Amino acid sequence: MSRQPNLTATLAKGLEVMEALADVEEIGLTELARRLDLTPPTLFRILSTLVAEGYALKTESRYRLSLKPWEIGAKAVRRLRLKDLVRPRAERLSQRSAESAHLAVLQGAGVVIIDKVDAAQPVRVDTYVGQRAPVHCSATGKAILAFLPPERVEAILEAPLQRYTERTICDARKLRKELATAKAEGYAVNRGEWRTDVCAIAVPLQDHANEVVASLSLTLPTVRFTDEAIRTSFLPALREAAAAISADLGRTA
Amino acid sequence: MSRQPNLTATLAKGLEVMEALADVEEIGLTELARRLDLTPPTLFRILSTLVAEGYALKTESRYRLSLKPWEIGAKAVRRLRLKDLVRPRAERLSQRSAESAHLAVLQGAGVVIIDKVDAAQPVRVDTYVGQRAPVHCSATGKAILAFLPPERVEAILEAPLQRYTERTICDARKLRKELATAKAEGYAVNRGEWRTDVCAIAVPLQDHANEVVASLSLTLPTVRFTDEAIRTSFLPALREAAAAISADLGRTA
DNA sequence: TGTCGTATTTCATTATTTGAAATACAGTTT
DNA sequence: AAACTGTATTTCAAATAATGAAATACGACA
Repeated sequence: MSRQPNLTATLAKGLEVMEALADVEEIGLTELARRLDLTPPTLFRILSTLVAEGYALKTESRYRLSLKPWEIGAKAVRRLRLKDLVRPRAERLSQRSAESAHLAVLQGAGVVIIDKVDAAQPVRVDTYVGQRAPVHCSATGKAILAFLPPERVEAILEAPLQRYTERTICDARKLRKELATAKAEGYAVNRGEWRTDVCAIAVPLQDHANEVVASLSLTLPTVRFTDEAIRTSFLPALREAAAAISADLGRTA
Repeated sequence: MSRQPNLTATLAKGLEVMEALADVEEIGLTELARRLDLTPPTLFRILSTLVAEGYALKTESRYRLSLKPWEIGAKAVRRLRLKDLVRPRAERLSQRSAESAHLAVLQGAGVVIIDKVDAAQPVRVDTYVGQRAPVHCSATGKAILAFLPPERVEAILEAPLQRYTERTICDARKLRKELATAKAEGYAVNRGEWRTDVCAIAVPLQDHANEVVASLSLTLPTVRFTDEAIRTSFLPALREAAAAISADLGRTA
């Protein structure tokens, strides 16, 4: 049987297994084999290899993911050098606005949170560092898209825009329009487009060459996302933080 | 040629390539092939697969690691649920002591930093979240070992203890003795045993079942690691933080 | 002790990986 | 502009490593 040319099927399978492990606390061989549609011996060899290489842990015939993928990835994150630069500003931002601040970067067809500062409030949105969000219905994603060169935006908008809520913008034309507005205003918002009840507002972070490298956002429950708060609190705080960070990036990079 | 039984060599190779990518900013096919002793076509197929699966990025015939391993690993880290619990205490700890606080867990034959709070001082030790440290010459590692069941300690001490500085304890007998002291005192120290000029002091974090799950440390330049500071500042602050966290863990888990 | 469900091993078959060589491509040099 | 150099990529027959059915080991429970 001929696969797509020049790819190693075995590696792809192993990576899939690793990803599947990430989604469960712990899992047995047979169940995982069923899920991934692999025969037990095949999966057994793959898991054994993952264990031997330190990617998985085995406890009494059950398997779980180790922290090794995270360790490896941390080297890539560290190389971004963004976190250290942003963290103090993000803390101040979160304090000023009383909401959760997120730092996110574009990654493939989505955005990934690489750092966050939780709001000092009991009612807040559940997110985690490392979390992926769709680019077309998150404030962070839209803030980045708005400042990306058109050809890269179009490459991303080629894929169908998945609907998550009734507010998700799934029409590429509409989205392009909104991105233009975001660019003009300097910020993007998300009003329950990904998860109902969750809103966010984000500004882009630009480096020395004026390239968007990330975005900074405040993410909060819809009930607190009032125009008043946006105008008097969120937006000024975000703009100040972004200006300071972008200036730092200009000096650093 | 017969390999060790029941492992998939191709997957192992692919994982090695991924790890190698983590150690460089960006690399070309030929150079990486030389480093890993793979032929260009083989590496080409592996890299193509990694790119296809989103683990690597390709820019003009050069390859780099993506954030995907980190994303996947973040799910495992999140599942530990430690970070959220520890972060506020670690912040206070860092403030009180004016030094950098680290949260680390045992991971294979080493410890990995899963969260940190930088000291509000200009002179501080360069570390990063995701960083691995040897278990036998880090305060975090020793604090964990000291409270682990003997059979697990012995399994770890089987491997030869690598020397990093002239202060590294490479003798298993000596180390066991020090671990006993650490257990009795409730804390472990590292005096330039891994990196000259870097000292640390750590306490274990125990869960409801009194199992060590992680350790909390202060890491600082040797010049500031005085007995006076340890006694009046570091140790009381660490103990208070650890007690609070362990209590939380007891309630949570 | 026996039965069941799962994990692991075996081994002949088969498909996939492999690398030498051919080719394509990009950047320099003549 | 043509030849040269050092990469990246493709091709394809040979070689090897992955495959899965079936046999076996293991562990839990009756």
